[in-house]
Amino acid sequence: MAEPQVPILVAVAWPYASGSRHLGHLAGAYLPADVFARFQRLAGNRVLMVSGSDVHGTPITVRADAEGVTPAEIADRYHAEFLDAWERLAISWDCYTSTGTENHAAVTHDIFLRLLEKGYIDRRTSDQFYDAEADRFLPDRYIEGTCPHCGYAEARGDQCEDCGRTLDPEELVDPRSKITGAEPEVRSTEHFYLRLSDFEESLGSWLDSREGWRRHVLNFSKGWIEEGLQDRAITRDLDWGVAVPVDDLGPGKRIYVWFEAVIGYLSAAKEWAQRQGDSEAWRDWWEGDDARSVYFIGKDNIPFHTIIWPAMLSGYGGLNLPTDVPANQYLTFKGGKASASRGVGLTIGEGLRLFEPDGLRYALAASLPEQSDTDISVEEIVRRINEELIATWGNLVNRVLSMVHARCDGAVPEPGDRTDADTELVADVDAALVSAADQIDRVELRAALRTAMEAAAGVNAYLNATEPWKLAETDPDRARVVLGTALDAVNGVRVAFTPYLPFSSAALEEVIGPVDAWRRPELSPGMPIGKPPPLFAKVDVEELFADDDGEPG
RNA sequence: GGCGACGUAGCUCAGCUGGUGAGAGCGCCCGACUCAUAAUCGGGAGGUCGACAGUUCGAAUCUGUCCGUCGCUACCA
Repeated sequence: MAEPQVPILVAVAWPYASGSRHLGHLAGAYLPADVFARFQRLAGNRVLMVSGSDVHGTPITVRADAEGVTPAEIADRYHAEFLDAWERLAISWDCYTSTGTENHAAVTHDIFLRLLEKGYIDRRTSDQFYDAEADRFLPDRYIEGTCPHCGYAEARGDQCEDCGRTLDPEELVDPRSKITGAEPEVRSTEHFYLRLSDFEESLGSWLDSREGWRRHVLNFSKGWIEEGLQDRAITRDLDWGVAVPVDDLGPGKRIYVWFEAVIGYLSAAKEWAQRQGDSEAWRDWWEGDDARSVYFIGKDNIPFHTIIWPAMLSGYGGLNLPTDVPANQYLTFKGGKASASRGVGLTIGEGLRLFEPDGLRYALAASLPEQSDTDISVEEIVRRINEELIATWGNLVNRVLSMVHARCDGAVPEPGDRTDADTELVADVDAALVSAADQIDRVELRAALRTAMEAAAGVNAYLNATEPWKLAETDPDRARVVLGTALDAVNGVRVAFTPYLPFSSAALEEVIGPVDAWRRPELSPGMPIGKPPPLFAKVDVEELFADDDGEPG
């Protein structure tokens, strides 16, 4: 477990404001980041959790063109949708912004200019397709043609959606512009390139020295290095994006989205600092030797966070490289990769319509694809909520509070004379908190949640063994001691659930007091305990499947 | 095609720096209990750890080949 007061940057993948995000995104990045951040705060560390909507990039302009609106309208629409989702899920951002801010452009320009000055960025000329009718260069996605592999007539310049193969636009048979339908011509264009190859050696040894990283993350990243790093263009012929801070290239060029999106972590930290009224406050997380930075992303984002962003950071100089990138694998829905565009799985909004937020958070946290792709379904979410969360934890809270209310004069009893078994139960709970802390700190969030559930099951077993409902008739004093012990145990177990279940945890705080650190809080004897309402509502399967078309998702 | 990950009980997964009898949750069966959201607790059945070959005294764990699934393949980010 980390020493107290460590600055921890919780950097979370920037959701792409080109459409609704789905439960795979939630389980891949936002939920694990939130659990980790909530834990670290309780553990006494200084957490800065940042992200924002990525509002640039081709899919947004493609969608805007298709709908006949501006890219900004698309970005605004989904940015608002994301904000609403975060609020309903209680994702505890310190700063959630977007890449559309002036601050972000300024930070991007600072990094760009420094890298340019230090020679890590240079200019090169390349040939690219041009639509003379529309008077603009065409990104690969804006070129359509016949796939040379399968003959599909609507293949895109980057990929054929029919056979799934990756394409180069010049491979297309009968290429045409998606904008005007005109046959594109080849023109030379000048762009800035990031000299990634300059960092091949230093990044290689940096990766070799990483410890505790997930195997697939490390292997994948090293694989990139071994294949040889290629310099990458970081500007595009676009009119939607962050402006290029030098005018050498002339108009119609923008910084390409992948280069500026990762800079968002830094610009969001700076934006947060400005809002705090101390514009230098971000430095603790980015420059401190003791600071940690943990990046929560899906596996498709690995090279950007283990290769490209570290290259940019080390080229810039003086800023901390990622401490860990615990990228998740994919959440699959009945075997298929979740994809909002292909209609596989549930969007976050759909998930929130079907389930209460804590239930959804629990089910996803218990299924996080930490080591391998994990398959989930609506039925599985229901099972997790009803058979695990409610049966073991919700019911435990309810049975203990109900008995304390009924058998202890509706108040927290005095500890009294506890037996060895009594003190052992509470000691086991305290030990579980230590284990869970260690697991969460290592970003083993499924395991930590299991630790919490096992602790809850231990309290259930204690109750079955001691049978306080019988003692209440035969030995009321002993019954009060047992129930006080069980209440103390519940009081400890809830701490382990707090990062995962913010809503029900807050409800429980109303009853037995606040959780303000990663330890079992003191209970105040005499504190009144009313008749408790259930912490969670059971999911009614009949009702769920009776919804609209009978298909829950 | 290349690269990476994965393939372990009915389901979802852990274990994989090689070594006491292969695990967990849920489901299923039996029993206990009835305070509690028909919840809980105990016990049990159930797997030749994808296939084949190899290394080793010993492999789910290492190596090779094959089969299958998923992802990436640098203009999605």
